[in-house]
Amino acid sequence: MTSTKERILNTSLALFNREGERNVTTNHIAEALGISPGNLYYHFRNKGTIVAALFERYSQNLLALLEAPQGPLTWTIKTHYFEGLLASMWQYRFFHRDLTHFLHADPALAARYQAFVEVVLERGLVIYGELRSSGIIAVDDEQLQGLMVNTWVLMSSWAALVHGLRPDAAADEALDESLMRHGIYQIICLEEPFLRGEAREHLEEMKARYRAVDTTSALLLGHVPGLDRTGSE
Amino acid sequence: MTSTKERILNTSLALFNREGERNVTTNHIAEALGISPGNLYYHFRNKGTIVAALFERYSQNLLALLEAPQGPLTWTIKTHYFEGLLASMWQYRFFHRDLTHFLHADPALAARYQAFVEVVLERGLVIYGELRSSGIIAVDDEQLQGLMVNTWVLMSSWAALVHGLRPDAAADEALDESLMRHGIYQIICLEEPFLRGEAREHLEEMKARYRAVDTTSALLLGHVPGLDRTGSE
DNA sequence: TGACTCCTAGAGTAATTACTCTAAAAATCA
DNA sequence: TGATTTTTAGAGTAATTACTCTAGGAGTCA
Repeated sequence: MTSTKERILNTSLALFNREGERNVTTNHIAEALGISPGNLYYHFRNKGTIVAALFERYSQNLLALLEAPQGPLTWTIKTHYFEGLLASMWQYRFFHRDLTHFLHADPALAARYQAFVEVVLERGLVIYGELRSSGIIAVDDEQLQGLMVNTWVLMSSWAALVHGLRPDAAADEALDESLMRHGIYQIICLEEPFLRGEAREHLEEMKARYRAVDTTSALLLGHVPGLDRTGSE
Repeated sequence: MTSTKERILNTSLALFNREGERNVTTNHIAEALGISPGNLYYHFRNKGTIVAALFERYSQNLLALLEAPQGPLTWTIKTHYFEGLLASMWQYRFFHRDLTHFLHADPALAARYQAFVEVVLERGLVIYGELRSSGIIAVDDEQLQGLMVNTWVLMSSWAALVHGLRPDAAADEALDESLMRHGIYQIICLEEPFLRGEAREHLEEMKARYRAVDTTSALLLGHVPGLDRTGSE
């Protein structure tokens, strides 16, 4: 039996992801839960604290994943690992979508977020470093940093990007899944030129695994059948 | 003498970029211009049409740049070219920042945006294709597409990303400039492994050109001096 | 001068929305 | 059981904000 506080967070998250935080009012959240606004405000001082609490869950979630001991690291394992990361980020996708507004509205949150990103990048560098030590990727330090930053850009923007191009996706779970896989595929594209040894062998297999298989997810390149541009000028 | 309509667009753009569209009210725009709200609504039916008009300017701007005939394409020229693109996008950075909300609120705009991205990607593929024909980059078709998508992700997300990590940047023109150069640098990192011939020769020179030179723009990796994390829990 | 159109002012409104307040149910504890 | 604390309801409010409406200036053309 989850507490009211938890239930508020869960519904808020669902609504935020689906509608965008801006379009979800506190009254709306309360209504969706079947509780009163007053009750909601008993548990959360204001809307911002809900967002902040969700960020806390998100960042803890992600950092925990990043801290997890890896054992010997292969590229295949690493890619599955990234899949988990992206899935976590996808769960809280509203956050990166409206990020700028949240940070603008709450300086304390901005500071937390900054620190969070720093840790993520540090930890990411360690992981890529291990891949390099294992001879799986061949990069110099500079390339490693460039790769890391680009990976983070991709991961943190992917959900928003997808949502911008396929607003309908929010409604369709299967589509979500497929679009997330495309995200992984793009990360593989990022790394591909640096891959060596074991990774090179598995490259095609992995690409095939994450490539947009069904026509529905040809989102960015390729013209999606059955989704003609609606509306016009 | 610019018309009132133009002036409204210009001030709106400036305010949107600085404060975020969500934090800029129509009254606020009118006040900044020294005109009455009524006057503003004489020229624009509602706030959304201002955003839509700005998108029109933005997309025309970018598409014009993309259509411009190139002549023989070298990697150096192409990079300067991308610098121009990114500068244009930077000018209208509020748009990609609050993109999801705009598209959610205005389906017609969403359709326009979708078509816009398609053209951008097509044209981008042509450019990369020319680079390949000239022997400047060595990629197969699949890699080309992957590269293109990643370039677009980077370009369209960079402003928002930077803004999230350095909210103060909006106030500082010199910093803006420096952060934008970092964006180009990241694109170079994206392309680096594929570069051949002329491009390889100029690689270090170009990297040095766009690398974060001053300490202030070590934004993502590297700990910014003089910008200690403010606030905490 | 007068008529007509374009532009502007600014007070005002309707609706939204984050948030408050009081009081009562429910749970906990003596 | 009664006392105390936690949780809930729900009506209500203050503030914001996108937008309207009327009336009047300013330019243009006869």
